[in-house]
Amino acid sequence: MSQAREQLVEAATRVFGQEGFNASGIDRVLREAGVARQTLYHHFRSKDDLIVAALRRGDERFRTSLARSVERITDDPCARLLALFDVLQEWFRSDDFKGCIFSGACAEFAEADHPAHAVACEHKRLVRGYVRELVDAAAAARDVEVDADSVTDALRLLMDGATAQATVSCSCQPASVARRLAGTVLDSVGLRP
Amino acid sequence: MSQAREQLVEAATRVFGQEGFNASGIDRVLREAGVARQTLYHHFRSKDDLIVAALRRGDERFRTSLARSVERITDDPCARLLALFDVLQEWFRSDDFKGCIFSGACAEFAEADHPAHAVACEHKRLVRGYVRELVDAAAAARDVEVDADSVTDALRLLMDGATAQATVSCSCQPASVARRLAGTVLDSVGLRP
DNA sequence: GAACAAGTAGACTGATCGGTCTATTTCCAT
DNA sequence: ATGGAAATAGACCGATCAGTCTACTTGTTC
Repeated sequence: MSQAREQLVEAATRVFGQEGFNASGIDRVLREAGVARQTLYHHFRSKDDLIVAALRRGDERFRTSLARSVERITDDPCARLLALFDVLQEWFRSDDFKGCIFSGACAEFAEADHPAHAVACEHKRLVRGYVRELVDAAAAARDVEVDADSVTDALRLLMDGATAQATVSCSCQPASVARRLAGTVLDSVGLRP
Repeated sequence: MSQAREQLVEAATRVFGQEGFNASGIDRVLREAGVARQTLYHHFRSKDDLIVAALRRGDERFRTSLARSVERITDDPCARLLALFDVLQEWFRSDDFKGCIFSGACAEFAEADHPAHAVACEHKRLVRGYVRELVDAAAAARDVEVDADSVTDALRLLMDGATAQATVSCSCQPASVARRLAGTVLDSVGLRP
C-alpha cells in the first residue's frame, strides 16, 4: 500500500470528520496530507471516491477501537454490554468529538443510493454484528434464553440515541442516560452483570 | 410579514431539508421561492441568516405538528407518551423523510458556537419541554410519583435514537423498537397505558 | 542504462459559490 | 401627485471548487 495514499486517507478521515464533507475542499486535505494534487487523482477517481475510502477507514478504526476498549474494561460478558456505553462516554468527552461521521454522511448525502450513504449503512450493520456477538456471549455465559435480535436492536438504538444527543448538546450525559436504560433492558432479560 | 420573505423561508426549509445546507446554493432557493436575488439580501444579511430562519421555521412546524398528531391519536395521557413513537413512525414512512434537519445542521456546522448549532440545541430543548409536559400530565393522571426528568430523558433518547437509525437505514422499524422500549420504561414507573 | 510507475509542483479550466451593484417597476400612504 | 419602501431582473465580482494537463524528479526493476 502506497504511503501517499495512506496519508491521503488519514488526512481525509480527519478533515472530513472535523469539518464535514461538503465544507472541506480537496486542497485542505492535500495540504494536511502533504501530498501533491495529481497523486490524489492517481489513487482516487474523484472526491466521492476519497470520501468513501475515508469512511471505510473510519469504520475500521471505530470498530477495532470499540472492541479493544470494551475488552479492556471488563472480562464479564454481561458487563461488556454496559461497557459499550462507558466507551461512548469516553468518546463524547474527547475534545475533538464532532459526532458520528456516518450519521453526518447520511445527513450530507441524503440520497439513499449515494455511495457514502451505502458505506454508512454497512458500518451500522457491522457495529450491530459486533453488539450481537456480545449479546450472544452474555447469554451463553448466563445460560439464559434471550431474544438476541431484540436485545441487540435495543442496545444499538440506545447507542445511536446517545450519540445523536451528544452531538447536539456537546455533553456526555446522554451516555449515562443510555447506560441506565441499557441496564434495565439487560435486567429484564436476565443478563444483569 | 412580507410575502416574499415568507416564500423564501418556506423554500429554504424545503431545499435545505432535502439537500442539506452546504450542498444547496442560494440560487436554488431563489428559484424555488420565485423571488429575486436582491430580495433575499433585503430580508437576510447572509445565507447563514437564512439558514437560521429556516431552522426556526422547521422547529415551529415540527413541534406544532408533533403536538397536534399526538393529541389526535389519543386522549389518555399515558398512551400519548407511546403515541410519540407512532408519530415518529409516520414521519419515517413519509416519502421525503431525510432525517432530522437539526441533527443535520449540527453535522454540517460542528462548531458549537455556530448560530445554526445553537438553534438546533434550542429546538431539542423545546421538544424536551413538550415531552416533559406529557410526562407530568401522565403522572398526574395516574396519580403516581415519578422522576419526571429521568423519564423524559429516556423518552427523548429513544426518540433521537430512532430518528438517527431511520435516517441511515431508510426504514421505519426503529420506531417500533423505540416504542417497545418506551413501553418497558413506562411500565417500570407505573405509567403503563 | 533503459523503461516505467509513483510522486511533485503548479498553472489552468469551467463551473459555482455567496454577495454586491445598478436600473427599473410596483404599490401604498401621505 | 409624490415620495419611499418593496420587489424584480440581471450583470457583475472575487473567491473557491473539483478536476485536468504539462513538465520534472524520483526510485525500482528488468
